[in-house]
Amino acid sequence: MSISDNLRPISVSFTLKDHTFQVLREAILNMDIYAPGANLKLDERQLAERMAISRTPIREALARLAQEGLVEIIPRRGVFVTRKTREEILEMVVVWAALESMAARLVVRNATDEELATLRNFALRHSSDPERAEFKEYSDDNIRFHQAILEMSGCELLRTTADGLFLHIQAVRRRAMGESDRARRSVADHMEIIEALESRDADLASRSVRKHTMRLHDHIHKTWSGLKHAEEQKASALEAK
Amino acid sequence: MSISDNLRPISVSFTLKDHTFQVLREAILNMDIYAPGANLKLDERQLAERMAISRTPIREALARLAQEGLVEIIPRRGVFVTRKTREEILEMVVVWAALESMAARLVVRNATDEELATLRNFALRHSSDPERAEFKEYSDDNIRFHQAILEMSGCELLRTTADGLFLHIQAVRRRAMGESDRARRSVADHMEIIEALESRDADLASRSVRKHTMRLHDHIHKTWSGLKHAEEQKASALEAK
DNA sequence: GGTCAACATTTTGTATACCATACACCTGAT
DNA sequence: ATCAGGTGTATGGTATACAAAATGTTGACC
Repeated sequence: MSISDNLRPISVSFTLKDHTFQVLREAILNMDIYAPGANLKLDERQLAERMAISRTPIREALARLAQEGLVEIIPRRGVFVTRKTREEILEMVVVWAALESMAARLVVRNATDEELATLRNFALRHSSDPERAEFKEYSDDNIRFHQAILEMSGCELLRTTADGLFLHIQAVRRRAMGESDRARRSVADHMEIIEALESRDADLASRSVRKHTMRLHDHIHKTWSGLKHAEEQKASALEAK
Repeated sequence: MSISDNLRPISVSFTLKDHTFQVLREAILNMDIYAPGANLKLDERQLAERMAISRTPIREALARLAQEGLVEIIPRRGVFVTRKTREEILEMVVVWAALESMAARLVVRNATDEELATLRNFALRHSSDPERAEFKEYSDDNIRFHQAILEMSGCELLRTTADGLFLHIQAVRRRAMGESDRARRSVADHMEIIEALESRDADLASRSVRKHTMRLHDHIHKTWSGLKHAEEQKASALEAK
């Protein structure tokens, strides 16, 4: 056995560009972009230095992130993680509702009883005690619940399309969870969705999902008047440099 | 009045990268990517030469196009315009149905009677003589009809999300239009959709739109068994080099 | 003391040079 | 003649050099 047997190529097709894209995406996902003093400016040279590569793959990765809507490239100014305005968040919730309610239809048609059972377990885990204030844990499961529906639809494109909204929806759901009576309401909604799915009634399932998500929409619409609008954001983003 | 008053500067933020992105996007949109012998390979150097710029902005534009799904970058091989497989097309139709049926709900809520009237005019233009074989013209109006619904929803994100699918859906709709009894069926569907919108019944409108689009889905599912699958596509794309 | 302008610095946009790889073609051996 | 191996070439990936623009700073003048 020669030593070269262990020199298996890292991976047939590995490019710094793709790697950088994933790393940056992950990094942005893990930072709380809605925290007040968050550093939204991404410095190319700094990133390049820290990852010990040149600016070129960084820039190509940033171009992709920009297309995905995660960052905004302002010519001659730099790239900034985009904070969504209240209106944009509302639109994202609408699109999410569209995607997930369609997913629910497909789940009714395609999912096995076993899959539905795992979904039920998700929800049951918290239904016994919806009052408990383990918001962090619950909201994680809550998000996973919705992702599971997208996945069980079997339509890959529904899932990937929703993925683009995911980062922001996740932040929004976490934030909304603690407000008013939403946690309890959410648990009830989830049970209703599961029952609709189990009854194999596409219209009912679709409607349950849509109503659930649109409740989030209405909640945001009513209570989050404080979110910054586009102009203010731009201003504060620049000053934060 | 000095001469400098007319020297308003071209545009404050103009980058070759963005310009290239738009030009390439437009170019890909205008070529019939499903034509049998289409040239799917994009040569960076050739593009750079022809546009008289360097490869850097080309590559950043290509990275964005790849993220949008219009092209596929195979490391060390090149970039190719992506032809969708039958399964991917079916998924796109599903997502389209999800988006447009949600848009219909919003149209019911938000659109003015005048807007609905213009939509009706679109459809009436062809309802008198659905047999006529002016497929090209009709299918253009057909596509515009659906775009109009997305636009009238007032939800920008619904529209832009659908835009990503648009190129392929458009090609598919054109192709399907001539098959079986779809043209007549389409005209009838459109009238039904308009009436549902005018009745301001969100559920009805949503269902009409969804059923209309899903009919396209079923049609493709049943009749387009001939479309290439992923492996064949890759093979033919490479040989076309 | 404040304001504006010129200069320095920082940072992005673009071009180009270089490197690595995939593939084709050529050569030689069986 | 055919196939294996090697070598050359074309092409994409990465690094770096350079240009242009925006911002920060300093200093002079009001």
